[in-house]
Amino acid sequence: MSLRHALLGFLNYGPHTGYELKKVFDVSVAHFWNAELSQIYPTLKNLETEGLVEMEVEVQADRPNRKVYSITEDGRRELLDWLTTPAEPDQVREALLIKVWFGSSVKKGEIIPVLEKRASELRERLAGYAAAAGFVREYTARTEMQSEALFWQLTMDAGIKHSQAHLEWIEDTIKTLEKMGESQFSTPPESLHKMHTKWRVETLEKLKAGAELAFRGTEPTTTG
Amino acid sequence: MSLRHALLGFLNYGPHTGYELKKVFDVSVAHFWNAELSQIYPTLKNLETEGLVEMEVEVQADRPNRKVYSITEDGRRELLDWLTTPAEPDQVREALLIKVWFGSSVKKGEIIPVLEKRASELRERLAGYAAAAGFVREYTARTEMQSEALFWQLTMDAGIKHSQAHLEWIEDTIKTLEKMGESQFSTPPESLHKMHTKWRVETLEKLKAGAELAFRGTEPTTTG
DNA sequence: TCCAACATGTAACCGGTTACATGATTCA
DNA sequence: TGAATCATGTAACCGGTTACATGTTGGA
Repeated sequence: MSLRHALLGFLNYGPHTGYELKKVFDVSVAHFWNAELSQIYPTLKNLETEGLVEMEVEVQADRPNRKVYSITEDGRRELLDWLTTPAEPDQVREALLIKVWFGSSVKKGEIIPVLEKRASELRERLAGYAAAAGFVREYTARTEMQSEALFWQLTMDAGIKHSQAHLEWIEDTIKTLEKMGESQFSTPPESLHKMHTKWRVETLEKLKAGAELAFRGTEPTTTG
Repeated sequence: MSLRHALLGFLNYGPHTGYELKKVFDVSVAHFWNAELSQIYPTLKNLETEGLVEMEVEVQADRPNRKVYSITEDGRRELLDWLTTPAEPDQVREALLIKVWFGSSVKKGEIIPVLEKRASELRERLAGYAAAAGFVREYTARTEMQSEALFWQLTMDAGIKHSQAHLEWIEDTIKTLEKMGESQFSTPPESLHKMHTKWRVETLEKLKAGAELAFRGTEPTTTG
């Protein structure tokens, strides 16, 4: 649960209400960590009962009162502690790869549009990053906020690099699939069954060692 | 929920028990889609009540009976339908990026070990991929299973490319941080507060348009 | 007139993980 | 002797999303 710590992080900049924090999330870290109001409100309440933040009510007429949260010394300690502790690798869950994995179960032409759809989404996203990056660069050049903006830039770079790599993979994959003959595809179920049985018994067994190194190797190294 | 469809995908190769399916997951798609037995069993039961799979009990002495599941025609239709429908972009959640985002809240030296830890994990992972890829190539060359293995190879390529991009970003980031002067760091809370207030009001407002394009642009295009 | 913004929340659900329960067999 | 494999499950929890509830103000 990093939402707690993300909230502490923003409150370390200064006091905010839950509503404000949602907006801050949306224009800053939303590309790698979304947060809903319905989750922010109870989380702030929890942080308060734990003594990591303090709340002050600002009475308002004709509107619900604002509940302004500030970080406490305990909260600041907790935040700095968390920030300097290595993060557990957040595990991947990519439905697209499942579709590719079972690509041999459908006709050749049918998996490519799925990839092309994702490719066009990624191109849009990269264009958006480019626009946002322009703003950041422009602003940083004219203010004394280089440090803050640098870290912002760094997380955007991560998003860009990730999107680019993903896009390249999709483009390569489409090319590979297009080069392939139609022959191996739409194998009738019975033969697929036989193939798989053999595949399972022979290949999977042999691959276990390599796979374990690749897929499990980093898991035990995780840290809170 | 792609677990349903992943299970259908493997059952389309041939009948399996839940226990077997877990093992198949572990040596094949675990690098991008983990599955626990405690989730597989009830999911299979659900698929059965929906008529997408059928179950046959194999009585065993001294062991719990094996429940062997097979895909039905309805299940096969559902699978092929899902496979050829574009995937919703599974949204990113990277705790490491939160730590980097708030990197200006800690002393310069303190965020680098966090990055280095992740870097070494990624190098391990890449070594594992290399080993597994070797096995796949070797085996594919000697069997008639090129098609199946190709799709396997493709998902591994995705993992490799992703890991490489992530690693490169980390290495670049470490270099950038090391090049920076100590000056901007450990800004005392009060000044940070002022900085952030200004930053929030001016920068965040201006960035909104760009950010929205980048971070929200692809969301409405999602499809189940 | 209608929608967005302000401002707070609760409740139901959902996919997934961790822990718990049972118990024989085989191999080191 | 003790761990791993075979084989099935349940229950509690957890982080997060979606839907629901309320009500004003100000601008297009």
